[in-house]
Amino acid sequence: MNANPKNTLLLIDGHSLAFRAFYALSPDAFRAPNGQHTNAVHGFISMMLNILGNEKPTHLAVAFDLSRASFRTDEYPEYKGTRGETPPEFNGQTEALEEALAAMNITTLTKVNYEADDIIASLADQAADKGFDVLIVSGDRDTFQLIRPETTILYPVKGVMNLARMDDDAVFAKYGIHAKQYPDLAALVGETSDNLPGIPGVGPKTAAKWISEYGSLDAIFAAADSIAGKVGESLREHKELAVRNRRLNHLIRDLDMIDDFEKFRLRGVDEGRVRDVFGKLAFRTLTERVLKLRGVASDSSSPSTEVSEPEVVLEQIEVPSKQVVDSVSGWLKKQELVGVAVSNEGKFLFGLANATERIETSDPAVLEWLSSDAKKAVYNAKALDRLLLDNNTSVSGVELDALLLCYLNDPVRRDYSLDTIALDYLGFSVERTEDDGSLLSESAADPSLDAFIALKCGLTLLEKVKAQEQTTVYEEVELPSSPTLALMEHYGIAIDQAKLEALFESLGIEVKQIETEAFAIIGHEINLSSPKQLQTVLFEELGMTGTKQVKTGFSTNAEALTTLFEQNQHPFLEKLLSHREISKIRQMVEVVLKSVGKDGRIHTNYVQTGTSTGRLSSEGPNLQNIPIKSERGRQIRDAFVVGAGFDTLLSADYSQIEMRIMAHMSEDEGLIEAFKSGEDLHRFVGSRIFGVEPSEVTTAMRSKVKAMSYGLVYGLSEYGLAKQLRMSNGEAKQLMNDYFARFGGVRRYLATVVEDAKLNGYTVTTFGRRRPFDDLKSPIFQLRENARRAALNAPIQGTAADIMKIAMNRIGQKIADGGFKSRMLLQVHDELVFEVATGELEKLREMVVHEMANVVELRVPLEVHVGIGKTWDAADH
DNA sequence: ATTGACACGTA
DNA sequence: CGTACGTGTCAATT
Repeated sequence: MNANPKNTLLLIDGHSLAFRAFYALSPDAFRAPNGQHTNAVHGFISMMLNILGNEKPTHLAVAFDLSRASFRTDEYPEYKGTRGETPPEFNGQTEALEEALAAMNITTLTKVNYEADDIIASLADQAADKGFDVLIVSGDRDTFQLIRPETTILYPVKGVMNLARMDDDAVFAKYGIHAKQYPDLAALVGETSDNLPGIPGVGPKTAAKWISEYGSLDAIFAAADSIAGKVGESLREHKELAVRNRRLNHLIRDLDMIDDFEKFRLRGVDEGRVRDVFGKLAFRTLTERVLKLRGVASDSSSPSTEVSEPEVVLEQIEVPSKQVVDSVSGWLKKQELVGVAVSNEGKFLFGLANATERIETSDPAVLEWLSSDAKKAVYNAKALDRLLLDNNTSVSGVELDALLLCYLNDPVRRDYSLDTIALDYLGFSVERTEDDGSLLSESAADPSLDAFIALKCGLTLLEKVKAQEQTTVYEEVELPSSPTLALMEHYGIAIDQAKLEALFESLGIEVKQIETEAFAIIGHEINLSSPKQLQTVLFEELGMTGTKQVKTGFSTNAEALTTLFEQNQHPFLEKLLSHREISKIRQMVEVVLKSVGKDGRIHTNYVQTGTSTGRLSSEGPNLQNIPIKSERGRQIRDAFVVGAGFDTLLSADYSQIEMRIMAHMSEDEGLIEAFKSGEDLHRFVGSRIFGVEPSEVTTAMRSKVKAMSYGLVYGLSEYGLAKQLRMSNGEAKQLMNDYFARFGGVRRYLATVVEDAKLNGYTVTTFGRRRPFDDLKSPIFQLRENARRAALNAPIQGTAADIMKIAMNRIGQKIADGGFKSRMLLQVHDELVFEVATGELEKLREMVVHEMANVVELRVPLEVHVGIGKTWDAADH
């Protein structure tokens, strides 16, 4: 019929888009010479031009509501009643917008008593019937009912950054129902932004379930009596709400608006008129964009039909001279960085021209700026850097990281999300959903806002960190750790997948076998990994008496099971214990396997704010708890291998770093001597305590001493020590007394730590890292004791963490500067794992040991052990 | 679907 | 009744 490409009609809900633009851009940043605010107009036009550039429609019309009143408010006066007053800055912008649209030869439509959505509904259907493809830009989900093969809704997902293409498949993916069923769902759920309450207790999930089960709202009503439970009751009781909602959200599709769609065809603009109107509004860059994109009508000079993507030019950033630092925030979409946002202290001057621009990271100017030393503020530098590294670039020059500053300020808080920080430290309540997501909250991703908040928070928190004398930890430890860690995550570690798969397979067979044997013993099948079912079998059916009480009854943990087995030798316990061990390992193998990336390597995420002491944590997967102690578990480590192109793995770990820090901080002469003597620590300490020669310290003595020494670092009590060593309380007390008699400095130090913490309200590491404690004076014994033990441990564990981070940063620097091809891959608290390039083994080993051992000068030497091997297991030996 | 309890791996 | 974590399962919550 028509060989030309199909005609595409773009229909825009004018107020919807204008309001989004209004809230996306600061009104103060956009004013006409006459004082009129123009942010909504500017944003609207900019967004519209983007859509025109991307979608290349042939026809366009913009529909506006005439007023708030319509046939819907006649029927239900409260309709949209929750909408507040129009902000004064918005006044006059609709008129200005209509004038600007007119200058661009764009048709605007209104109809008394109807809303813009009704106009759009009618035009969309009529155009689609005539063979048009139709695109509708609207923030009102009611328009989803207009979707058909020819008609797609462009729904602003967040801020104004992103339009989701909603077709029937997209609606189904999001809500689990078809587009034409959407009004039924909305009727049930309600729409708070329209002041239309739904059926109480019914959310999108329930509504979707009903709709897919019964087909329609009417069918649901017909079946209402058979719907059980509280929601069924609620449905029967509040049915009328849904009936009313459905009537109101039905869009009118048969308004007679137009006879000839050719009126909407996009043609060139009248350059003079555009310059005139845009000049009044003080739009400079927009004028050029319009003329370039739309072309100029043939009756004016210099016609042009060229259509090009909007340009992004760094120079367009308006940077006030007083500006200290720009803030940058990555814009994530489907795990890929598609843009960055820039802000300065005053405003969301982002996107280089304005908030509606999309900045492609392939833009060389942006990339250059990111990797330059230009000062930047961010939230979570490591995440941004990792993302950029994964895309072959990087970020540099970060001076403020709001996340890290917040962490140093309050390392025990559990929510570090940007919005929460903003609320806590700035009093900003960040509102990210424009039309109240009563159906489903949209995932928020407005980088301009993030960048702005990050900078504000960063500046505020930096002052706090300075006041706390944590500047050194911030600048010398945490901030430099971000790029180091980002690089390690980016590299990942190679995995022998075949080996793991085989292991998984054989462990599965073993588990099955043990299960069968266990079931045979007790005569029936149970879920061996259900503590509850185990309690029934052990403590009821088999009549055992548990040793340890937990909230749900007797504990079934390994320790309790072992004790029980010693008592009664029941064969089921044996089976149970080996089932536990093997199924746990199997489960870990599965986790590791599932997290292998496309490159055959595992890229963990190190959480820099993961602990209250300053250590890192690792997730996705956790590579800091890969088994090493049991022979079986070690097989997992054997599947962590050196990658292609490298010679070997190298593992370097601090030997007894926490005890050494204890010796340093306590200044205990005996302990210091122990480390200086070169003698085995526990043997040395044992000889002092038991009054024998080091060579005469037995294995039993040594292990007691070892437990004691490590226990002290964790705030061990004599009761705990007795339990650990399975001795009487009296013996434990004697052991502790003997210990402190010889190493009195340790007791003195530990007492001081708690006293200082009580006095100051926080503990502090040698590098100044603080951890607050406020339960040390609690009247509740349990709380007080917990705090006391944690306070005892915090400076020691924290100092060790600081030392390790500094070592990593220096090593990372040496690798970068010193021409190493070898790479640092993993950190496990006191261990670093490297992938060694050909010919670099000795040089790397020497450098790593030197850097690790010389982070600080303590009263005792820092000893570093190194292992080499093709696998992590081999390197650990 | 989310939450708490339990269990267990590491330093 | 020793510190610091992450992650799986089950079972009970909406």
